[in-house]
Amino acid sequence: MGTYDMLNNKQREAVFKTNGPVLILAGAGSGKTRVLTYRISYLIEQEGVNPWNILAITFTNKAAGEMRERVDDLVGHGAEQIWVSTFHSTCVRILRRFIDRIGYDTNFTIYDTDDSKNIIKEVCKKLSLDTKQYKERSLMAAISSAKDELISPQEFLRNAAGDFVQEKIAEVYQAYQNELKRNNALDFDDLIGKTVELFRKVPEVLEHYQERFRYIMVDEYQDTNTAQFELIHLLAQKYRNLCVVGDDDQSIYKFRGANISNILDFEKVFPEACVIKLEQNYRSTQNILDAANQVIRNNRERKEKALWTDKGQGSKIHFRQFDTAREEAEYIADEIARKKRRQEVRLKDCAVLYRTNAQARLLEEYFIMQGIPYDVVGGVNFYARKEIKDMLAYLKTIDNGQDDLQVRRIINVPKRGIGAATINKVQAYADEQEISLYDAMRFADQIPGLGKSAQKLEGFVTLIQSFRSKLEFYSLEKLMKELIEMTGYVKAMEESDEEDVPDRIANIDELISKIVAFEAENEEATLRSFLAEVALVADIDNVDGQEDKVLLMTLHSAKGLEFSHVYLAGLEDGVFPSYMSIVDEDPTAIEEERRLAYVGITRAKDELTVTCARSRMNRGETQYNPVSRFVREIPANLLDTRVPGEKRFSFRESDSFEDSESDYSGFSGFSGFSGFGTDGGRGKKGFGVRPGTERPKAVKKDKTTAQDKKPFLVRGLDSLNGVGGLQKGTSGKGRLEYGAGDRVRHVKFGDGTVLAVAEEPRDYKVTVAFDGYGQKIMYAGFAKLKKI
DNA sequence: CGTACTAGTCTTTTT
DNA sequence: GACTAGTACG
Repeated sequence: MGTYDMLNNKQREAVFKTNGPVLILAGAGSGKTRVLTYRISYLIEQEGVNPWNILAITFTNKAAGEMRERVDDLVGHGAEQIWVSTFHSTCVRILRRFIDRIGYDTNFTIYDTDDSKNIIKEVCKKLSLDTKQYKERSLMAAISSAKDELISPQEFLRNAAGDFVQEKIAEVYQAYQNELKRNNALDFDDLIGKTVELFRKVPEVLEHYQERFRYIMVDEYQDTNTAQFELIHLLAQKYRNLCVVGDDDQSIYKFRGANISNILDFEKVFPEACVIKLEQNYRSTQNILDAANQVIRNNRERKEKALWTDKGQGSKIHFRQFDTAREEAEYIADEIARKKRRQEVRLKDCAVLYRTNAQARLLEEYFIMQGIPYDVVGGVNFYARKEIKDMLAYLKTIDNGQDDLQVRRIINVPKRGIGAATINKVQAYADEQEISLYDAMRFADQIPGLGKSAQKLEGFVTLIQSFRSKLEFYSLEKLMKELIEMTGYVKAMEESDEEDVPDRIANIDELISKIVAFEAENEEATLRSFLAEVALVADIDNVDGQEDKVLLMTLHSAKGLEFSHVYLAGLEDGVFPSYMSIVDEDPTAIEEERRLAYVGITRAKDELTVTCARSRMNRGETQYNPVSRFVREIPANLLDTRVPGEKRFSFRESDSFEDSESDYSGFSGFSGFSGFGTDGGRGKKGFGVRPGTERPKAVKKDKTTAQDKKPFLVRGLDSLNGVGGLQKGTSGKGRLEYGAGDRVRHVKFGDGTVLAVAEEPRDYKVTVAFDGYGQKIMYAGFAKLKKI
């Protein structure tokens, strides 16, 4: 069959090796998705494998969707029978069917991080733990990593071996687990853990799935944790047709329990494994690959490999350093706008990647100023937003009244005059009767001491009950719309004087459209299936890449994606690599960051621009950071530090890359900065000063050559007046004091005439012809235009 | 019971 | 700087 001619030798080997365990070490851009899809099609078409017997596990829903699409194109029929999904959705499907075998109800709800945190809080209160000493955050982290390692509360307690703090954590863990069970809920980690438990405790269920999944494929294998590994291991045990694809250099989820030894030691667990390396890269230019290779070779914990391409050298990697993060953002926005004007790029070919979500803010400001359409991936997950969680809490309560947490969330939202005192009385009654909070409310008239509140509770119960009865003959869309109507949720929001009401209403509208889309895509769209799907949606899943917009996202979100033009922002020691990783005594912390750098660099197909700032505002304080060690690891001959003919040139002589070495030695000379120099801070602990904090004078130099600029501290203040307050700016869509034809003043662009004002859901879009700067489209909330 | 203000924490990344 | 939890007050 000619189809397979499109593959290179190694890829073909990986496709044709269908029996027994296979480890495919697939470098970035080496066509691993292609290999997986062809492998599936080969199994079906050439080896006559029943599509029903194939399981493909991916990392995100987006990846799963793409894989299914590509398999659909390759395989004539039966493709819909293949089970392609994420670890979490796979487990949900299994548990919905069989979890009753281990004592849970099959209509369990799924808790997100926010829900879990609330439970932890409750538990701490019950155990009267001091949350100053035992931070909810670290308790959650401890419990989560225990679950990642399949450690039960009992085992945790045993391991504590008398350590008081550990024993306390074990106690919290146990209580947390009890509470989840009482609410008939599972958290993210439980989805995996309970499936493993089910397989271990109920052999016939395991057997059933072993028989079904005779061919198993796992994508992004380097990111699996111990529990996920065990799950796969159990499933594959019988037929041993397990094919895992991954790249140890792209393992970036250690904080989430990913165990890199799963990939490094695959051959120990499966001695008969066949190992195939894919090293030809089809994505990037040689310069980009060389840079990536040179950076990653500084890691010790890895399998040796070297990517190559026949794509040609390409341009050098552009490196720019700025005085402030603000100038960095401005540069990136200007640069993309410039390329767009010259028609050198489509916006959707550009992405800006950064280490932390907070960095998106400044970039957004300047993209808006330039009128460049963009999307920010991530930040607060859509389904984690307050108003969305409220709506979902209603839906969950209608679906399943067992979940006290959801009931508590909405009982007084919008305000019904039901306060803490009332809830406590109901809770006491519920505890006494051993029923759920909601069920207790149904018998409000029997609860002593409620007084007038009993009526209010009745109203709430009637509301929920009426929706329950409508459930079977209402569409989800109708249910949702009527819910908003009957609860008066949006109405109450509109009447409140909160600031971001238009945004939040837009989010609720968005939720309705998601429900509509869900019903369109699924024939049997039930409330329960909707809630289950929604719990496992990642931000990246909603990126379709069709719209012509620049994408802004964290390096983590960018894994698996590629763009012609990539901007890596904030390449500073203390930002990237993160401060945390630098001070960590474990040297592999930096290695994880380096892998992240590797992921970032290898996202670029043609042009890569790396930027950093000398000073940056971080949680209210200005930091002064040196250039990232990762930039220094890129050989100088691959970098260009200035572009001929570039209009704005903001580099001081001393900042050209060759000279910057002296900057580093200067840095490591300061007592406060030891550990940030070339020695990488090996094992040094306890220097209390964060990178650059409180030491502006030491870093700032007098040689300012760019005469169009004020010293950056002053400039920072100026800019605050101009475009500060991003959040508030977008949210409060008040009345405008100007309209078309009016003269206005802008902090940066000076005076101009308003040409048009267009109303948008969040804000007003204003077109202004500036006297000096030409025509600009901007959002009123940000632009802060003054009528003159 | 609801509100308005204050103090403390936080960020590194997310299914 | 921004968000949140906790508190004091009406």
